[in-house]
Amino acid sequence: MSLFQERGYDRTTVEEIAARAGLTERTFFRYFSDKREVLFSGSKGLEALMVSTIADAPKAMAPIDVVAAALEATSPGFEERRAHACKRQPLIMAHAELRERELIKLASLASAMAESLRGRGVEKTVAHLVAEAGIAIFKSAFERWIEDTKKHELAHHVRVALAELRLITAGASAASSTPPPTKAPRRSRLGPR
Amino acid sequence: MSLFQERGYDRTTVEEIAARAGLTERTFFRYFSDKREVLFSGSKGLEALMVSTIADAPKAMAPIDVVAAALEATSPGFEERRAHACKRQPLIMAHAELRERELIKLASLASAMAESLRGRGVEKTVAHLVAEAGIAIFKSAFERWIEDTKKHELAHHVRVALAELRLITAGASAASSTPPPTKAPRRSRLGPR
DNA sequence: ACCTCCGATGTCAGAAGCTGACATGACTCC
DNA sequence: GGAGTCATGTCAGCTTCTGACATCGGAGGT
Repeated sequence: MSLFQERGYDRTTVEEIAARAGLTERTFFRYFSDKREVLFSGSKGLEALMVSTIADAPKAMAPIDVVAAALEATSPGFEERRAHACKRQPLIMAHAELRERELIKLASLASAMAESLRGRGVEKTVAHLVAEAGIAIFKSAFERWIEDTKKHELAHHVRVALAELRLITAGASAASSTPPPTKAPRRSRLGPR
Repeated sequence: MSLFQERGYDRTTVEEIAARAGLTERTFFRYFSDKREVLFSGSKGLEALMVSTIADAPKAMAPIDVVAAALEATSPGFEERRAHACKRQPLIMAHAELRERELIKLASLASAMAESLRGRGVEKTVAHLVAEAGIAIFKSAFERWIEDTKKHELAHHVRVALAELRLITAGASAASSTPPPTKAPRRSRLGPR
């Protein structure tokens, strides 16, 4: 991370990273399959946490709420590493190859969540759709968390994003003119001006 | 594509691709920034079509329906190239680097759609969330379209996936016990067994 | 104390992806 | 006919990543 911040991601060679760690380039590649992977080692733990949170959720809970709970469960972990996340994020956003890696990690997360949902008896296509919706919520929430000067927890932003998604999809064919949800996000204007 | 099917993606070098086209490796890289990019040249046109469909949608239409309409608008184009898509898809699924590229193309699509929605006056966070939801719908629909032995159009699967998403998010806090949507997908079991 | 095995690391050579600099050749426009 | 432009070729070189083999040091058995 320090090297990346000194010289930028693409002006840092794997050899330099390895040297800074007192190792050889070859050894680096034994620990990380990729140069990119060095920035994503935490994703396995995240996935495990979310999968087990889903598996352990109350039986009666609706799938979308189960996924939201799993997202909220990651909140403390992110809170601990807010400083690190704030350094990491601009780096990733600035480099397409890193964004690609991030996206495939999220896709893998979605698959794992879908699988865990299926273990609860959720039908396959539904499970995948719910998981993808969860990722959409996560992206939205995470972005706001990073930029949040008021330092609300990630979990808060997850709740806001879920409420927003519910408003968005609460269209004509599913439910008509129902009262707005409790704790709706402040900005709730959905249509054209 | 023929080379990839003969020898597999990673056993095909850029030099070979260029030679098959009667060109040089260097020239290949002048047309495609990447080896991967050669499989994704169509994505720009797709993006343009969806953006303009969104921009031209009726003013009163809800954002989620606008996005769904944009997805449906791509249906004829995919229908024309079903054969090509069926060769391309397993190739992409089998190679992580290609999946990554596909995901970033979808993310770019989402950004473009969000931007186009903002042009209609949709609030920023909502626009992004709707666009991401649209991508989730697209992924679900596309997967089913590829595997669909009955050869329904992509547009049909888009409608099914949207209906499914509406059922999924129609939870306690947004709408309670509303009648099911018309044309609901056959499998509508959402909760645990 | 000694040996053996194993895991972590180093060394080396090399393939493939990708880039910058410059050359060539054809075609257009004056 | 000359100048400029555009597509392509040529070449050298860097970086990422891999396979094969060597080395070293520690753990455990005798």
